[in-house]
Amino acid sequence: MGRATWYDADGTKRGEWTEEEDQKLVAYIDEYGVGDWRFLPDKAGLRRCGKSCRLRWLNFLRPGIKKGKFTPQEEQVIINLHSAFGNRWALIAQQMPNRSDNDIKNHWNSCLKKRLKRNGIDPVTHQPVANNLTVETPWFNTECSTSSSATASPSYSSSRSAHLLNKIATGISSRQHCVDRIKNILSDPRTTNIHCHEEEGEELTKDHEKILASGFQEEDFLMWDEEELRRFMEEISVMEFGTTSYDCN
DNA sequence: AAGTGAAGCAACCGCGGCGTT
DNA sequence: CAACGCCGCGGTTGCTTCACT
Repeated sequence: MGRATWYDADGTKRGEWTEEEDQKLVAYIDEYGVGDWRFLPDKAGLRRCGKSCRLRWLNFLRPGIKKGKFTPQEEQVIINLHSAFGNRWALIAQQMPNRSDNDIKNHWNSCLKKRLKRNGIDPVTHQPVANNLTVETPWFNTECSTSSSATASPSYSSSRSAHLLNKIATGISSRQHCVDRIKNILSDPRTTNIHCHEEEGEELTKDHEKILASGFQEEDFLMWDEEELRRFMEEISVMEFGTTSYDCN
């Protein structure tokens, strides 16, 4: 895929990377590590700008980078993190070390955002859009967390996890603190299978496909059930929530 | 089989933050 | 403390592939 190749006025190559260029970049970084991107292209024998090399390395060539389809678990994590962080793709990518921020951003823009919209969720606020929201009732508090689940619609239920994270984030005083807590949550296999082995991931994907084949909608995977939400709450031990949306700035 | 629009993805562009001078 | 340059991030573009008519 990628873009057609062309050259800048100064002879810098643009567009799609060739295998030979990839090899040169990998060989150089293997030997010398990632250093000053400005001078790296020259030293590596590439007619590219440093920015382009950096992008290629981070999004495509670096070790451990995972390509291909996102699992339902990964999608759930992206949605939850997006509800807390917004479009801070680099921050979200920190919680998913085998995915690049570009990959996550692309998947969000091309797939998840549309799916949320179809489900009646505003992808910016992660709240139900006005004409799909029948009653704006508090769905959760620290004393009563189970009573409203029986009649919840899929979109309402889906938005609750987003709502939860937003409130959690509001209660957290600093950005680093926030990141650390979410890292802890995500590193717990009971909460998500994001760090599972490849085979397990494939197994989960198969399960996902089976469930879809039996009549569930893809959107159904965007929901956390009441038990998961309660566990999530217990783990992070946030006792007091503010009322405004999270903003790291 | 050909045409067309949607989806997916790699890469570029511009801006803001931050370190250095 | 202002000016400058580099890096990283987020938004956007452009190309390919796929699905549908």
